Amino acid sequence: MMRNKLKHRKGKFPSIDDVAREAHVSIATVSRVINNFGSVKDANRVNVLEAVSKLNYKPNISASRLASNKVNSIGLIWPFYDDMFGSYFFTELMKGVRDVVFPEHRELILLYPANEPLDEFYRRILNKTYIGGLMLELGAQKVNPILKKSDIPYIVVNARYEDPEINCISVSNRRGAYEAVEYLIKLGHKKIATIHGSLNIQPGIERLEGYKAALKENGLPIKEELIADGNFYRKIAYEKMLKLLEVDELPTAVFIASDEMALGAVKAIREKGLEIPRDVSIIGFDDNPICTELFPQITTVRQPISEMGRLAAELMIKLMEGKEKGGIKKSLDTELVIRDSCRPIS
Amino acid sequence: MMRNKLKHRKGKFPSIDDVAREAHVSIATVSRVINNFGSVKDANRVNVLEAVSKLNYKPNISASRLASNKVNSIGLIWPFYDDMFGSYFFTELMKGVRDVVFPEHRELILLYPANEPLDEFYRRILNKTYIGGLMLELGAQKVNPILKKSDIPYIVVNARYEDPEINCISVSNRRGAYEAVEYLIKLGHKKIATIHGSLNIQPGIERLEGYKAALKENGLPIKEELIADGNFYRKIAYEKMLKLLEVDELPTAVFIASDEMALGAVKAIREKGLEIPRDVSIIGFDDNPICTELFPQITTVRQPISEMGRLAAELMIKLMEGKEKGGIKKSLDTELVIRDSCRPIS
DNA sequence: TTGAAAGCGCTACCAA
DNA sequence: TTGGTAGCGCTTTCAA
Repeated sequence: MMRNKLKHRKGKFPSIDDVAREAHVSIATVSRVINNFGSVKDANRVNVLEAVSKLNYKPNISASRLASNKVNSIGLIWPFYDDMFGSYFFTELMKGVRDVVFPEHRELILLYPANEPLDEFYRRILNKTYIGGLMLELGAQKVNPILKKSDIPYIVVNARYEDPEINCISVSNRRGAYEAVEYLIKLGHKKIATIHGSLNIQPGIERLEGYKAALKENGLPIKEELIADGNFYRKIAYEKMLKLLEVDELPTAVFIASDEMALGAVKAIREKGLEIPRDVSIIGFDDNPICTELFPQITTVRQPISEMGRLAAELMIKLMEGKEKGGIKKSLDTELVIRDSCRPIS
Repeated sequence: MMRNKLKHRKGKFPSIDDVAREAHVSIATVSRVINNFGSVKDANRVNVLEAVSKLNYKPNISASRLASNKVNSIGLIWPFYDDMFGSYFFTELMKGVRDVVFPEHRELILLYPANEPLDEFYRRILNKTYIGGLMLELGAQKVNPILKKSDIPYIVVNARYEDPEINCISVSNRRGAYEAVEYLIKLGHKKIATIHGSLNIQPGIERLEGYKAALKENGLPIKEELIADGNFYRKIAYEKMLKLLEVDELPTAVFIASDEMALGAVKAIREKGLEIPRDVSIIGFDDNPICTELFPQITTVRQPISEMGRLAAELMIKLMEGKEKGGIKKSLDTELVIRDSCRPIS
């Protein structure tokens, strides 16, 4: 621990004693009024409130926390994505979180490992006694065992874990993918390829499952040569799309597991001199704003990102308050957004 | 204030007394060791450290803050941009902040007005006694007078204010624009249009100034019909670009005050059946990753975003520590990134 | 170099 | 419905 701290503007703020004196009551009564807890005669309440406003009194949260051993801050482990899409995803997610956390005057404390082993990081933050719960977006990471063992409630966003202990909230990736592919099938497509996402994480796995299930249940064969191994990022999708366009019989449609990959695919398709949707229909996933900026606008599967953030925050608070027990597994519905990148095949 | 708090895992953590007992010293000595302040015999220091690790002791920050009246948390007012570019900008900015704040084990506390007047918001957060300083990204907002009057140090990022009291850090928008336009001039362009950003904020104003200065100092006329009024967003740039392409004598080059607007402009140019850079050279600003994804790749002016975040955080900490006085005005250099969207004119 | 002890501002118990 | 008061866990004098 270091010394680089600032002396606080000492004596500047009135304390609970000042308010009590001003209102001619005890500090206990002031505390009751401030916390809106316990019974106080109306006249006294008014006096206290007046004194509070006259003195511009604000409670000292450190003192309150120390005395009460209560917490209401939410820790947030921020993933710091490198790409625009990830940044956008996280900002959208945070909007949902914001809308439930800030009106309650709860605090969001940003947490991030600082050149330290993850175990140490978790040990450190879990010991911050004023953090009542943790929200995490882990990407492909597992839930750290130290966190799992702790008695702090936490919820993992945008992931699905089988482990019944882990609270998590995600979107219906499997169904979203299923519906997208089914849409292509209904348009008459028979040779439908896919570029799937990273299979290290649930969304990647589930979107591929959805693709396969849609084909299967509609009596279409699952062909390995039509399944390209992606990782959610543009570059690889570009390369894989080029390969998909080298097979003997071209696919007439491609389900691409992220809009970012769709961008790469579009590039590849154009370089091959083909046109969307005339030669190839494509369909993405995420509904990133970029979809509407391309020619043609990309049909995609919308995820309710900020809704997921909102729900996660609500559940987090309920967990902290003990109004909700663990083992939460939520899945939010996706929605197919039809634009101009798919065409019917006769 | 509400009651929705959680009883803390009471008694779970060892306190400074436990450590003192274990190490056979007083709590004062433990405190000295923990804070690495004051003199302690080596033998005792070792004992204390061993006790700390044996008991897995972590100091209670609330108690520490209450006793010391010291703070080391940094409040952060997050703009929550709506678009991908803004999200990306902010994430990049935060990477710089992260790299200096977290290794010091300082905390970043997210702040945001909750359906409340801004004055009330600032009054509320400025009274949080554990927040030692504030970093803000204000967009087009002014610095709130309540914040200005407070004695909490703060720094505004990505903006430049004349007011000598306001600490701020920004990039050399004027010079960046100047260099971009000068580059076009050197390529032989004479009819250079611009789509400028919002003139409500400094970057908008300065990039326009840079454009004009470059023309002027190179003996080129400043023509109003070549100056289009933008707002940094795509849509308006699309519309303005269409108009710019309707004048009698087409501009051969356009300096566009943001890459996001460049996207809109590209769309407009293509719709008119023109090609970049054959018919029109364009140059953007920001160096958003999308620049390299377009055909052709867009020449642009790179801003050192995360560098700005890093510097802002460093200055913030120095301000909090009293190692730096107020009145900070920093400007970071931009850099012209030449790609494929400009061509020489003979 | 050390320890004792007086707070920091608040909560929550208990008695009135 | 109230007030008195004992802590909460730590820092920081002050004296030894």
